[in-house]
Amino acid sequence: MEIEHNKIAQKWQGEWAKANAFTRAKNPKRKFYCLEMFPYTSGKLHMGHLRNYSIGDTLARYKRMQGFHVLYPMGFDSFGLPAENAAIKQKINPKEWTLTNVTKIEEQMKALGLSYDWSAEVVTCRPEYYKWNQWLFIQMFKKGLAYKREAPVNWCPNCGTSLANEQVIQGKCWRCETEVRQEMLSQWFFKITEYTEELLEGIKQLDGWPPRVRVMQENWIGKSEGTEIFFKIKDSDKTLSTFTTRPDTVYGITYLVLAPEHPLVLELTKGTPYEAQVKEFVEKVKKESLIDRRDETKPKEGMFIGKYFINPVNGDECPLYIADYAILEYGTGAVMAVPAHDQRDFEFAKKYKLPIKVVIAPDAYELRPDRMTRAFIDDGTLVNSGEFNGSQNRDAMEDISKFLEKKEWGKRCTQYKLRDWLISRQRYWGTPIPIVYCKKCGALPVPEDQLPVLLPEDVKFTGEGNPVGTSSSFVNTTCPKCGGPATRETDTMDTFVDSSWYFFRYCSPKYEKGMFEKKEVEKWLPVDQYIGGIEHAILHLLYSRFICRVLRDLGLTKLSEPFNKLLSQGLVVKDGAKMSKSKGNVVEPKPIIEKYGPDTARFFILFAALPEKQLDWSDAGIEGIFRFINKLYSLAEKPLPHTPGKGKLNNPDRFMLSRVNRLTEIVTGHIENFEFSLALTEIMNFVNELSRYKLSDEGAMGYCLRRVALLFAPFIPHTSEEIWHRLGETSLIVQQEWPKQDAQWIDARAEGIESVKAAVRDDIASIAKLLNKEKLASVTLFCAAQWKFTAFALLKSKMPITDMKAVMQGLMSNQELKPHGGEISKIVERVAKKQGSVPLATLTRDDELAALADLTAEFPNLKVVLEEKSSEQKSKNAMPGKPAIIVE
RNA sequence: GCGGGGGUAGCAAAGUGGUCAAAUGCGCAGGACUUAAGAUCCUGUCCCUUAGUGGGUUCGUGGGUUCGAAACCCAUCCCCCGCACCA
Repeated sequence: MEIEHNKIAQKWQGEWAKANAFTRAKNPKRKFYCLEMFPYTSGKLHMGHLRNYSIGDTLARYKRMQGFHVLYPMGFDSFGLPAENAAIKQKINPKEWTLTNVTKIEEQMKALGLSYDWSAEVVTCRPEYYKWNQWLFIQMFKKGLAYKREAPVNWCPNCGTSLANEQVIQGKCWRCETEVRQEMLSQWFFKITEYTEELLEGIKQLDGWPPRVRVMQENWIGKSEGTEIFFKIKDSDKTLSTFTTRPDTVYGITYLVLAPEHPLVLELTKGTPYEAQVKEFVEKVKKESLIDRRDETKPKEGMFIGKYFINPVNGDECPLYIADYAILEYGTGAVMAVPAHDQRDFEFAKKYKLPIKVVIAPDAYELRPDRMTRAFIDDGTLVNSGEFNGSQNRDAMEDISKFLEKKEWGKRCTQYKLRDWLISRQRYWGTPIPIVYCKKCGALPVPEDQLPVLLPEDVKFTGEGNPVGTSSSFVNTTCPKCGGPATRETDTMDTFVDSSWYFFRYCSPKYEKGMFEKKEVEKWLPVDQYIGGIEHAILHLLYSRFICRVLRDLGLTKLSEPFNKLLSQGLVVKDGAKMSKSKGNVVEPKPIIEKYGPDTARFFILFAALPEKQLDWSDAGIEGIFRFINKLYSLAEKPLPHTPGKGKLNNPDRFMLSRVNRLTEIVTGHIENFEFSLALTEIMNFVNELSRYKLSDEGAMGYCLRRVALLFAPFIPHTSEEIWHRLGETSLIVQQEWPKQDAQWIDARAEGIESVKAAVRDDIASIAKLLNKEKLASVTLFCAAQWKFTAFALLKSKMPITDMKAVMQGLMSNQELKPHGGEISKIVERVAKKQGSVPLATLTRDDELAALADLTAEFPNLKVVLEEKSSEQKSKNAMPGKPAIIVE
């Protein structure tokens, strides 16, 4: 029978909608907030999205069945450059383009049967959303957390806008991969550095986050503790400050390096013979791209600028250099150079023939500057270091810092890599920054009752400059303070501002009195499980952590960390390579869903790899899953009773009832651990067994299949729902409770008997095969009196006796050891202790006979011969748990 | 260089002290069904050998711990990801 997967899917999607099955509860008791990173509205969903949402939907459905009140919302990150580019290229309004795409994506999500609460939908480009971006901006402005500053910023010439540091990946624009330039511009920043230490400390509490994401954030914040040291410049009243993490090497300074852009450079060289040359060098370095400049393999370049400084600790006079390897943004933009103990300084000193002075001596050999081929960076004993001679350099770090502080030559300080978040974008499709410039009154925030500042519609998209500026009706306004003529800020906000608090908005999506309703947020947040790609490890996740703290300090929430658990889903690849248009290995989800239905697609994507791991897309693999789902349908074609028959169940029935209950525990465990692929494998195995065993009792079959449907329900909801109903149920499976192992059906004896039978049956079958006969004329089971079935059966049911048996075998096989009974019992004891005590179920002799009796029914010519006395040879054969078989 | 994660059969991917020659899916081979193909079902799929069986060699490589190691420890090689002239 042909299964019409998509028709079935649509049918149940309709039923779920009718039953309003996924709307969030008004008053959640056991709440669960399941969140996926909302998509950018490019119009098409790709495999990564499909994976992301399959994981989240499965979890949301599972939690719902477990009785949690689930908030599982979806929205759209809908501001951003692609919309504007489409406008320029295709002459479409960005708004139109975006909203059309929203509709398209919604349709695709609905076709997948994702169980979102659509009533909570958030679309960031709508004024009712971005109004609150503006409101937030104004609050931050008032607190000094949003400010405008002239600074060297990252400029993407292709996107025509500035970028935050986080959005520059290896010197290139995160969106278009164009090389980023440095430009001096006046821009708006969010003062994320106000929260640096807190954001860093907070990472320690995030134990529900993947380690790599935590490490990436730590690295990005880049804390280093060290010492600032001040140097007097000879023949000048200027003082230079440098940052170092190695104060123990301060006696080894032989020169000092300034970043070429350092403000002191031009000042110090002004009117000196070096001026022209220095200017030339500075210009040259400025022209180099950041990528070139940060290339470690490139030889370091620099020059002497004609000045000397005095090392306060020993009075040494040393030359002042500028060099491309010093970077203005890090530390103080000046480096104290200790060539003997720093590799970069060493290379530079060699190139420019600067002296090398050893101040840390290795324990094992003597370090001679003229023979050094590289810097000595290990630990050792201080030499040439005045009063600190002889101390270990590790100790000296602390002592010298204290010494410098006492003398006021330096002070200990902490340095971070994290810079303030540049949020100005010189583009149209974003939230207008709500600032007005008045010649008299300066930069003023738009009064809150005038929000939102709407994006102008009368703009021209020329592809050059910021379109916002082309709307004179927008730009020209009046000063909110003096009423005089004023102009509006034309920059818009980084879209990452939108996405840094959208998950708050979901809790009260239509709230008009604020960003969100405090009461609702208290009910739902923090997000219990967040799921998304690793690409946001720093960007979105760091910004959200920051904004959450800002909201906390504005008194809007009590929360510091918004995301309790985070899952970074792995990449979807094809043939071992990332899907990309240039490689031509892109698989679109849409045709897959049209061909196989949503459940097959979801099943495959959850089955093929653990959520965190890379997933290799396989067209053959999805065929396999499709076959499996069809097989599942073929098992449940007619209504079956939901409980096993009242009469005597035969052993296979009892066995499968026991299996399905054990399976329930196993599957639950796997879901809890996010091992979806393993959960699915286990259910598949069971279904395959179920199709092989012909259960005699319809009730037992009905019970097993219902359980399978329930266990599958979070993964393949449409199929499960259909099967549930085909079996005769009338309620919706999405509203069922998640099943629990029912102890009354656990039957170790039945399991043992089936194991014995399976083993013997296998043997008989293989003998038949070998003899090339369909049925054997006569098979005799030749059994020793002392069977080992017990051990064997338990082997199959994961009892600790397994270990004991193995221990025994291990000991027996060791010829040299020949342990005594005492030793064995010790080991057995140890194993038992480790495993915890589990009651042993044993098969009696009668059980074993029952197993063989079952088999004689299957094989009419089977004879069971019982040997009362076991001889050595025979017990050897019988030893692993199987009786000997004799064929006549 | 630093940090994170890995290396398991033809492929993908489980397994983290003893049911392990190792789940599951794909692929491959054989069989059943069929006029045939497809679909479906069954069986097999490291090597040698056997009627059952037994033996050998395997989980990157080399050592070690253990009665017993794919799993634990040490060393080593390789791969992927992130950061990086960070002073």
